[in-house]
Amino acid sequence: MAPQPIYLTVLQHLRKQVSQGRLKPGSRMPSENEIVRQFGISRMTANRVLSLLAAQGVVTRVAGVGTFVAEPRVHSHPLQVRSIADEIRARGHAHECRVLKLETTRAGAEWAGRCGVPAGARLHHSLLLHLENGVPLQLEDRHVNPKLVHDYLLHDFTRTTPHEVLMRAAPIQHAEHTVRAVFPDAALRKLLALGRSEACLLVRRRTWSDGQVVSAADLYHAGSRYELTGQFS
Amino acid sequence: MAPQPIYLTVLQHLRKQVSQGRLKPGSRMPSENEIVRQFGISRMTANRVLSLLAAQGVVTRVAGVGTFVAEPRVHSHPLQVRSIADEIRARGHAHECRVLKLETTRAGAEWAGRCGVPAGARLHHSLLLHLENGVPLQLEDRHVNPKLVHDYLLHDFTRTTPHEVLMRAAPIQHAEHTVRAVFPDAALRKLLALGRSEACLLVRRRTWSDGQVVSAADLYHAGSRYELTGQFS
DNA sequence: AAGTGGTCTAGACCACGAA
DNA sequence: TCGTGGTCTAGACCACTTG
Repeated sequence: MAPQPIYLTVLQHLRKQVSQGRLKPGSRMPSENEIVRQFGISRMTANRVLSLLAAQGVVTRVAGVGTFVAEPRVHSHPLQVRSIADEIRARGHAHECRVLKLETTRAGAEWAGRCGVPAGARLHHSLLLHLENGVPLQLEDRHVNPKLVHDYLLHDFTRTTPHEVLMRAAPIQHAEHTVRAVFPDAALRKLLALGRSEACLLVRRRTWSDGQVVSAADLYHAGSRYELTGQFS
Repeated sequence: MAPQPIYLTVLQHLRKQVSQGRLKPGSRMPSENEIVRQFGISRMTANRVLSLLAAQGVVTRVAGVGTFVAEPRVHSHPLQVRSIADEIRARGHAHECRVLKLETTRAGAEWAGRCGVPAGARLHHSLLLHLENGVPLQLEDRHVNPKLVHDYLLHDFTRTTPHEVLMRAAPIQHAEHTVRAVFPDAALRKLLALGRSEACLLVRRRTWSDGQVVSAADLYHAGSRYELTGQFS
């Protein structure tokens, strides 16, 4: 079934207890020795689980006292998880989506790493081009973990957005973004209708649900037509 | 002296090797067994050291192959007002700053608008190049409102950072960022030592204190060596 | 005194990649 | 085949806090 390390199994089990509210902030986590007895593992492995949870900010550990569920962290969201379609419609412009690819693939090394699945595992893959008033704005290259969203490919993405589909299937609890400037290759330049001297803004987004990566996406934007903004006080 | 755990001693030793450039990006780290022999510790402890370095992004581990020094890549939070020097030093790398320009100018239309002063008003102007371990990372083109920070130009920016100067003079209460990808011109390409097919990540930042714009800055980064990251839950 | 987390050891088996 | 990292065990000693 799931040939995964013991410590991961235990870790996900405890994470779920916390995320589902059965273990509330400030309450006591099972101690290392309790985990040893409960799961029949060695103390080193139990220690690994709790130390990892501490490193992830899920729990707080106090030597001589115990391990406790951390208070939910205050988050100022630098980059909101918002679909490009919403942004376009919020501007009162017309959004259009062209489906370039829709398939199930085997994960190569890179996408396997980003999606947290073994190389060779199946991944749903969609390649969508979003247009604002008929002008290409974003190329969305997305991989989705089929174990979490099995029917991902069955949707009509000209009418709904991946964002909506994912939110229904697996509520996003955590997101990670990295933003970089890249030099477009010929194919990308053509798809996004880029000028000769135009760079490309790449937003890489990963979203998690219950500690597992739901989806990883590369969002390419025309440098001259798209920018991220943020306020902070 | 310093009764600290063995793994910390070894970890700091290896970190220093990396930050001082004796172990360069892409080069091979000592394997777990080599560390075992070199420091006379158990393999579990050696594994802990390298795993921690991997979690910190200092190295990359590949099962069956080895452990390698990670490519330097600065991670930063888009909305956080943090000086590039702090980011570099937080990674344990050497920060160096070259002062390219330091002057008082008359505000043109663009900078006047961004700084909220009438066109033709005086503005302090600095052009600084920040280097990480000797490699250009950020070109900082900054204008400062002299009414709020009159002595801005009198500082030695090879020893202190504009961020520190501004924070002392006028505590930042609000910030605005916009992020975009731009195509570098020849001058910028030379200053940042950009490759032929390398884009540029431009962060435009404005900071306010008491409702007035303190400073407006254009921060240009090498696309291959800099990225913004953000997390939120 | 009992329980907690922090650290460390000396083994072990495995999958993987390179030679 | 050999070295690599990934994982796991069954002990151990310590400093610390709580009762």
